[in-house]
Amino acid sequence: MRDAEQTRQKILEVSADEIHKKGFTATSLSCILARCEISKGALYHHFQNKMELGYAVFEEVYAPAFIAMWQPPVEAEDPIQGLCDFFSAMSKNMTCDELVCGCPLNNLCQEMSGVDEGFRIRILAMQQQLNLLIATNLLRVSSQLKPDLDFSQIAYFIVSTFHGSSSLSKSSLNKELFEKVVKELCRYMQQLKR
Amino acid sequence: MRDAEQTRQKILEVSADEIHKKGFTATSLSCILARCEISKGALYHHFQNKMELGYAVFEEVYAPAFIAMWQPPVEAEDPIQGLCDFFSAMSKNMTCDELVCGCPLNNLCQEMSGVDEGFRIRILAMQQQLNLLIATNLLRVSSQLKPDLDFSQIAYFIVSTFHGSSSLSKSSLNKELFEKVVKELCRYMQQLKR
DNA sequence: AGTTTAACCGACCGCAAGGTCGGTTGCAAA
DNA sequence: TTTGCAACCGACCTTGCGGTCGGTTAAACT
Repeated sequence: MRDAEQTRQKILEVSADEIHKKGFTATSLSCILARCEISKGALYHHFQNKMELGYAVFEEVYAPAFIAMWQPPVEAEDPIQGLCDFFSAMSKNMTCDELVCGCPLNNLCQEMSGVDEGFRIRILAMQQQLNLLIATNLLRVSSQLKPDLDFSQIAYFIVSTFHGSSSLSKSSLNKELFEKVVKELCRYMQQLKR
Repeated sequence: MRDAEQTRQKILEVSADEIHKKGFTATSLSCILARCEISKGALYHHFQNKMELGYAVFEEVYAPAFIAMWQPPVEAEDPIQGLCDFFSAMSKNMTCDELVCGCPLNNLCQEMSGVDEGFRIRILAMQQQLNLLIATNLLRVSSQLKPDLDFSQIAYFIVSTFHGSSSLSKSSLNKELFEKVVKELCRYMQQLKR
């Protein structure tokens, strides 16, 4: 019962979880191996080195999950309401443990953008993709919004605030600050309407 | 010409710079020793271990600098205009290299809050102090602002957005995204006025 | 059945990290 | 002048990391 693809997926899944919780550098291969119950040889059969594993996790786990997470609220009939509901649901449904881990994209951005070009490029592409997604959907309903708004600017603003608020939560170990910021973010977004 | 205090200060200063650029974990003592031109014995004479050095850097370098940075704009007659000018000046005056390093407080928050309790406590205290500083000064001019605003919530919102925007800049390697977010942040803040 | 090869094993390597400790130096008080 | 001690030195230690590589196993094909 040797299934190469299954092994590979298991490695990606466990690695994604470890990197999310500990960060890329602090994640040790031996820890991944232990959780997957495989040997070092198996891992290095599927991935060239730790970096390539990191890239694969980003491209095959984080990026799809990220898009799958943002797309529905943004593509709702009313994207602003969609985003408000999206953020509010996070406040309510996420446990503190989950919240404190932060967004994988933001975490990697903070940790790896300045250190490794490969990560930087991938993260930047993801940021731009998300920005485009939000901006175009705001443009779609621009008739219901105030005039003279810069949608790309607004999209970056929203994402920045969201990422900043997850960062805030890390030090407080509770949802309170996150909820406060999200609440104000919703208030801001609603103000964009006519 | 042995000056213990001067040695200590030099260590703090160099460490602060290294930690700012590389992060706490990635900062190596040997690198600090080399830049200070001292031996490992000297460092361990002044600090118990790397953690204690980190705490000292936070308390004696980062915290004072942080307050010194935010206090003037916030305590201006018009704190909202003060903050707008403050952010705009950062956009204009900071080089990309500086900007990409991010805010030391936010960096440490991201990296260390979940890993070390000592750091977490100190960072949280700093966040709260800053929040209080901003909130009380908004309260001071509340007569010029719209009614029914939650100043603490707004203060956390502003700081979150600021930190999120420095995070964004790390992947883009230029000021553009930072400027965009800051511009929108100023627009938001001005809207708080009656 | 024999052969080939992808998939996997795990002992081993080099390295750099944080940290230790016995020894040395220079200054100041007695 | 002697003595005491803070300030400093640097060789050495342990630990854990990412990475290598010769060997083994299982399954698919001839």
